[in-house]
Amino acid sequence: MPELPEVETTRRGIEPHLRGRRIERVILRDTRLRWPISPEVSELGGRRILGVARRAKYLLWQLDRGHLIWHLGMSGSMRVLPIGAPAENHEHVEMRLDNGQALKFRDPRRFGALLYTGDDPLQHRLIRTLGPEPLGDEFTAEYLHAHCRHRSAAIKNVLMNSHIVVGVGNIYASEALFQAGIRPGRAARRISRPGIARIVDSVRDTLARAIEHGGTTLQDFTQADGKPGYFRHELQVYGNREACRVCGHTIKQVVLGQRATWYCPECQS
DNA sequence: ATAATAACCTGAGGGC
DNA sequence: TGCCCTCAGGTTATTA
Repeated sequence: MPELPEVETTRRGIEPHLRGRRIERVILRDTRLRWPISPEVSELGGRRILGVARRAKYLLWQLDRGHLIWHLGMSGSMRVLPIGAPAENHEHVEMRLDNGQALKFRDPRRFGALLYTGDDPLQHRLIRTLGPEPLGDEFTAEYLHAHCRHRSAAIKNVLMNSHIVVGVGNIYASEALFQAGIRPGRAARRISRPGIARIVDSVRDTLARAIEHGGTTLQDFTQADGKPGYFRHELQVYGNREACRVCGHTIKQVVLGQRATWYCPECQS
């Protein structure tokens, strides 16, 4: 579910409720996530939350001592609700705060993760090797061109490779390539320099617009206040079984890297 | 090094 | 109604 816009939407939603608050108690209802939640997480009562940052699709909680590293996986979401609100199904983690509110993590498929580290979270083995942020200065046409030049892989798979650029998942890869006018199955090394530049612009623009709309809700995702993300209405090709909104041609669906992929055979080459 | 594939897990929806 | 199948926003580990 959550790609960069959904994770950033979550960050913006929870951060004002968490910053400066003390954790009173941690309730672990199910520790069986992607990796088991370590027992030390249940002993974080008393720590203060100094801030919530994002790197790629990870949320990084800075505590007064140590850091939490969260990943929402495919179906994870976070909400802030008053202490005492009944636990929903698949609500695996609850963090009770010192202001009567609680942060609740729900993740039906349990592909998410919650890790604690006493060290710099950016040096964690899962994070250290990641590529640049797509909305940052490092992600330029020059950079992407260098990583595409010798690759035979489909450009969509390159965009979804977190060691090249982070945050682009299955929805926004299809959407950005539609906006760039490039077919998702094109070999990365066959794309012209101007095409690469259009892709960089489109990735940035698509992600930025999705953040403005609070992300995309297909099924599970909710913002911290329970509302869905509204970018679903802006999607051009993802999940579109009908006509291209630009030219009217029928949208094609193919499978690339084990993932459903959509494109317009008229608008994209 | 790069590329392709299986694996992790639950729920929703379609066909019969 | 119920059973069986396929598919879903991510990522890692393993294999060619």
